[in-house]
Amino acid sequence: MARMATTSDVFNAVAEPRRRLILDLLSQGERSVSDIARSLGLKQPQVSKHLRVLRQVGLVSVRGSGQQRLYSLNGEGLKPVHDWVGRYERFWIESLDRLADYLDELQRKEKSDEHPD
Amino acid sequence: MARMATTSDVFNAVAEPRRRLILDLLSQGERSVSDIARSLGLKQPQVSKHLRVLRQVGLVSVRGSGQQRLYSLNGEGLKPVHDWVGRYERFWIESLDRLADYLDELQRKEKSDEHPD
DNA sequence: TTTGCATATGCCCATATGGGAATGTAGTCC
DNA sequence: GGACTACATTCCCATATGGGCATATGCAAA
Repeated sequence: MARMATTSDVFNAVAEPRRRLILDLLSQGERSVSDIARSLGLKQPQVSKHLRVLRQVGLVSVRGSGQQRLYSLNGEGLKPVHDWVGRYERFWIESLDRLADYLDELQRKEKSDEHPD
Repeated sequence: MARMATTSDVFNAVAEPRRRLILDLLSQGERSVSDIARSLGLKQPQVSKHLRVLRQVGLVSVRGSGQQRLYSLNGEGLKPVHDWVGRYERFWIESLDRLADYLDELQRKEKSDEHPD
């Protein structure tokens, strides 16, 4: 076997820095391919390829508009990453106020786990 | 150029599922290589290789203890991932009132991580 | 249809992978 | 010293990559 495909899951798709930049850009709103290419200083084919990967893992959606294709972010797709890395928050949360917030949220989570109504 | 090295940054290191499992295991405390291999059902050389990658990006530390090598988690190394993905929280959390709904959906979505084209 | 712009795709290639198996190395105990 | 255990490393290989570049496709206007 070789390395896992970048289209296998969100973690792999997001491991590529340019794809993260594309997502960052799209978080500001819909963009065309050439827009993205210009903004990030990338060649159009590369952008199309990256967008393809992002599409395949469900991180972006496309919408045709004339001869352009407008890509938009599908932010919820990043939730698995957020959920996983969130379990490690305790390793860098130190300030007391932020810790309070953290504990508060933790408590809510536990409560809604016990009483899922 | 080819794909970016898994040792290039934390994002790439964490893209590999088994490495995430190793980190999850280490979040419970120090473990020896053979402990990890047994717990995850992996061969010892593979575990050593994965640990090497995790070491190179600073996610784990080693400590010699007799003829064993005890690996421990360096959780702060995951902060860049958390910080980046945290900027997308708004896409799945609308309000704190919906936190319960959010948690429910989170658990349901654990299964459907793949998104075909 | 023809022309032209916007995207997508195909091809080539250097590179890195992760698994298996074998081997090397280090530390312990006799 | 030798035997044994715990890890690390090396070699081989099938596979996927991402960039450059050329080209196909899609869509619209003349």
